[in-house]
Amino acid sequence: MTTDRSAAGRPTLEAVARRAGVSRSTVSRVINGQPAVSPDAVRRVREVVRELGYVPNQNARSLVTRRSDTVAVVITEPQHRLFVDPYFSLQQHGIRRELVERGSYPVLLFIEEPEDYARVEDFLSRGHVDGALLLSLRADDPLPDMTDRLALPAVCVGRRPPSGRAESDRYLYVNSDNRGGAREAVRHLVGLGRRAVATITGAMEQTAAVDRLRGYRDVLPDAAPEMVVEGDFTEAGGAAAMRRLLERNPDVDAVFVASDLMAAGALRVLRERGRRVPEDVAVVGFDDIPAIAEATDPPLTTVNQDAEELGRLMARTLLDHIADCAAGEAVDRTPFTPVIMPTRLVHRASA
Amino acid sequence: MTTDRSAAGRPTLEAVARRAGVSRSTVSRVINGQPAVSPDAVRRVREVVRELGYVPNQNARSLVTRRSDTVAVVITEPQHRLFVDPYFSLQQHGIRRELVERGSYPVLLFIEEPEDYARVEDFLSRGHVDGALLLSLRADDPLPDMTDRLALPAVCVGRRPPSGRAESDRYLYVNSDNRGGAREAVRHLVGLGRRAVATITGAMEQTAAVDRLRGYRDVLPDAAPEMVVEGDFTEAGGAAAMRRLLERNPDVDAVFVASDLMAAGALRVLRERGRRVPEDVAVVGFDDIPAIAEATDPPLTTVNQDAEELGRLMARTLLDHIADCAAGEAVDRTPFTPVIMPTRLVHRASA
DNA sequence: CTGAAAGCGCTAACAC
DNA sequence: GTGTTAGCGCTTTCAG
Repeated sequence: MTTDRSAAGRPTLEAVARRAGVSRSTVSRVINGQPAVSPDAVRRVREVVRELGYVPNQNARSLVTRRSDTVAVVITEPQHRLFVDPYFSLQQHGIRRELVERGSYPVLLFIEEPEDYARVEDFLSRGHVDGALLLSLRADDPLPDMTDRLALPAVCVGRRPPSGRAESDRYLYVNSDNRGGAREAVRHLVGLGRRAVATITGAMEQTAAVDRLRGYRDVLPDAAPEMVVEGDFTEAGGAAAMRRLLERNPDVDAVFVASDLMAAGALRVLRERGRRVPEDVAVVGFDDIPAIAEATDPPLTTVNQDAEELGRLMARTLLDHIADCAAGEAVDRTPFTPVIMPTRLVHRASA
Repeated sequence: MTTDRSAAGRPTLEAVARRAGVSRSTVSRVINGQPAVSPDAVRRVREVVRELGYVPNQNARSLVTRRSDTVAVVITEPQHRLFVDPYFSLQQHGIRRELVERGSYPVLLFIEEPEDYARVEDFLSRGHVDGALLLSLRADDPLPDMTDRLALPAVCVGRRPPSGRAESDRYLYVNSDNRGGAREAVRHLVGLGRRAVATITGAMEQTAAVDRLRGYRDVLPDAAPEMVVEGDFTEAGGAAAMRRLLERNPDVDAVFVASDLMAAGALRVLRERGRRVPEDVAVVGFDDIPAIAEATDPPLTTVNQDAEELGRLMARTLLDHIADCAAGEAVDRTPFTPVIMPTRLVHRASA
């Protein structure tokens, strides 16, 4: 008895070939859209494929091609708050679109508890995916070293976390120009003639917070220590930071807040304390999340980053990298070139 | 030249075997923890495995075993809900724990736009997964038919959506006892002596909403039409529904709200309108999400469902089903037995 | 207890 | 254009 269908019950290439009266190679060529096949054969094969409901076995295929056309999107999310954030959804959307357009499929892996690292490592090591996108890494996140160890192509968002590792070609990253954006924001404030420009930073274990503070310092290298207050990227944190700022420094007349959400909190406190914005205190945020920046009173002047484009860029970088790796040794000579997405200041009413 | 490492650069079974001075079969047995291997061989193999950093190629393995030890968790819902809705997180957590304990790995697939259905179908058909968990299905969701067509074992949450399909063994579902829970809630209200018991339903395209309304009708078959107001499972929707209810029916003295979130909205409106809870109007919710039910004023009496356990149950049901399918024909005789999780009323102050 | 041999379903040279 | 021939890396009878 010949094998028309695999043990799993699904028809095989072999079955299609026999039924269509051609060889397996021909069927394979048709399936993979290779050119050198007679129109007639193409038609016959297509017909049988439909008739039998043939679907290629991805495992068999991956075994020989060494590609799964699947990439992992690993999300390290200790703070659920990032997800309420439209910024994140946009980024996800960009990733997905780019991946799908280029024939890959994203698979989401979440890290919510410490044990999840081992699980993810296990999954990644099994060859299910061609590469990984590492999102919202924390400082000293073990993920980059993991993908490195597994020799799995990976791309991170955010600046390279501080780690002893030397430049590894496997470690690529894509980032918003946090430092440049912050610089522009602070320069704008200074350009407005403000003399006491403070800043509310994000949680300093995130590189984005560090970079934004750097941008502030680039413009104001001599800012007094009390002009820098650490927030935590939440609305309440922004409010608390603003209160502290006002206590220590009643004459502050401008503040660069490292996120829109915190800026909303800061604005609330300013209003409670009777300070007019922007007359008494000018405020600039970061992110340009429309739902927040357009809804505050007054509307927030803030630094825009194109989240969707950043997502696409990450995906594109990964896919290109995967292709490079597949191409061979070339990898070792690939220069390490992080991709930085530009930001731009969006003027509204708060500064 | 012998092949010590695959083209992808990773060592193969073959390499381990040679290095350890045994056959591939023996290595395979050790890797898979099969008993009939001499302690000595086990030790040697383990050593070489570690030394070479050997990791089995899952594709090769799946090709022969026909299992990937991976299951898809398909979520028809914007991604962010997963993080906002504690019920959802708990359920996810339950699914994950059960899956992992039994050696499988969950892979998340989101359906957020219409085109995603085709993508998911593509992914599912490629043999990446052994089965699928279908979450938050809408009425007439194409997903069940899809898994059916692909002959992919699947388990849904929620009652079987209305569909022409006859009992299919591939279509299993797990559900909370929405109807029973609603019944208990309404009975409680009636037992309190309330005469005008209304209900705010969920979005009626979700079967959970339908079933909860059924439970209400079981107890109050003759309730006037204006006592039933449709909500949408959001806080704002609950508030709006409560307002409508009060307009149409100023003398309402109790309301069963089909979700805690909506109940929070309803409570807010009641407060605004100066109605005391529970003195003037008694309120019972559904879900028992601590973050909501314990935080409302007054704390919410509500129907508890064990989301985590439901998640575990789904996973268990799917895994068992997959095993059945693998075992062979037995499948056709598997009786169709939906699993219903019991619910219980949690008494707090609102009723 | 262990090894040899036979594939799983597919792609990719390489001939014709 | 199309078929033939080798495997991809692993599991699994089946002999020993």
